[in-house]
Amino acid sequence: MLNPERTDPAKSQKTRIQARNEARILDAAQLVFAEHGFRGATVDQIASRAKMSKPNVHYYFKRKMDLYLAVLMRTLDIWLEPFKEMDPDGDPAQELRHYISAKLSFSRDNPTASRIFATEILQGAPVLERYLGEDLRKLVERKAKVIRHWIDTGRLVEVDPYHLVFLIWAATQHYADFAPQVTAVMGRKNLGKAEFDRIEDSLCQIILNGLLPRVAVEHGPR
Amino acid sequence: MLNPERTDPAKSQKTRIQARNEARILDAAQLVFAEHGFRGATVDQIASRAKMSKPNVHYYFKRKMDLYLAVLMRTLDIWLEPFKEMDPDGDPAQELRHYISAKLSFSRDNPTASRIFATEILQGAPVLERYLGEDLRKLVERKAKVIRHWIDTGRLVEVDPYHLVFLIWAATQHYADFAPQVTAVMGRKNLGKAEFDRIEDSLCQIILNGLLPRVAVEHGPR
DNA sequence: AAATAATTTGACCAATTGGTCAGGATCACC
DNA sequence: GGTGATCCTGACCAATTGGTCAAATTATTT
Repeated sequence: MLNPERTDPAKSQKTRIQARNEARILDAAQLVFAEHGFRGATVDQIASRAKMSKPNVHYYFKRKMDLYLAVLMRTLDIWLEPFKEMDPDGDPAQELRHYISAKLSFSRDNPTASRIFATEILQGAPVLERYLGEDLRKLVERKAKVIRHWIDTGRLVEVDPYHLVFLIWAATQHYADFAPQVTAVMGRKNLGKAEFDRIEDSLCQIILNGLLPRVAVEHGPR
Repeated sequence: MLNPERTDPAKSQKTRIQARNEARILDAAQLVFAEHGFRGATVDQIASRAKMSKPNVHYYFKRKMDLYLAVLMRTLDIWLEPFKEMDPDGDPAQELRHYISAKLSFSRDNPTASRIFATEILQGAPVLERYLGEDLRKLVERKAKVIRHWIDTGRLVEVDPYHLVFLIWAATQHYADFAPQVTAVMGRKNLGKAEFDRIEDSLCQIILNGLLPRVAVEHGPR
């Protein structure tokens, strides 16, 4: 799918310096792309951030797009991780709680990855377009089937599985993507562990409470 | 707060041509800024989109930043509209349903405004920083008090009012901001009226069900 | 219709941007 | 220490970008 071009493709084994410098460049690129998107970011800015010269960055990554693709690829890996973990044989409430928790951890620990993803989508997903319509679509379809099954067996109330998935994505990613707004509105410098716990409680409270059948409460203890 | 500079400030009354052309420029600018953010957008692109020359755009707006500020200002007006409508004396379920509905209409009818806002926040909110921490913060504080009151009088379950507000923002804005992802995953070209109704049903179902006390169901008919 | 005001734009400018290249510096290996 | 490979970068290039300006054109007023 995404094949970023490097300027030294012949070598399969990276040298010590290559490994070190590529990581440095990608870390820097992630921050710059997260803030300005592809068009708004400059290779010079990325180089500065990585404490290198621009030609040095080009020594490792031929074009700006190769940088972007490399960053996007590793972003996608992280973004997908929590989604793959949803177990169809598990208890719905527990699986969903676990998923929400994992997504919030992602937002807390990888805010710039979340923002890269958001920025790519806001740009109309030029690079990820095909991936979204094929790979991710299949993945969501599978999960939607699991949720549909939970609904049909009375373990969750009737709701559109797709919109449940989008709700969880939106709610959890918000704390990374819109962090400047959230912190400003709450009068905070940043959101710490305690606040993320409170967020998790709130989201699970509302979402799970909204999904679990009310009949169950009537017939049994909670 | 935001004072975009125009090149003809002396005139208080706009000519026919000014009114027409400024609107055209701002419509075009909104689209371009929404996609590429401030840094990534070019005045030339905006001019092309408005079917004008670049110097012509500069005749009306002195600098690129003035364009951005003007677009941001009108974006903020639209963004805020639904929030102001939340009536503290109304029924919680109805008020929240109404707010969710209004926010979804915003996402459906003003996707680029939503994206401009998102892009500004993703960039770290350089322009809106002060507004967020002061005006919006006060506004949210007031609404949080209303929600807190609803909770304390037993009309809503215990939940953090701020995170409820963020949940609604996130869930509803998602359909504008992440539209390429949503449509791709659902295998659609776009989301029509019917789908937005389904979204509204799903979100209200989950969120309101999650908020309304379960005791109330036990004691009375629904 | 003529005069005045408003609008439009081709040509231009300095600065910035993605990218190239050759030569020097550093590293790894013998 | 010598040699070859790898890494780094100042200088350079063409294209792009935000912005300016004066002349031509169009619109409005007298």
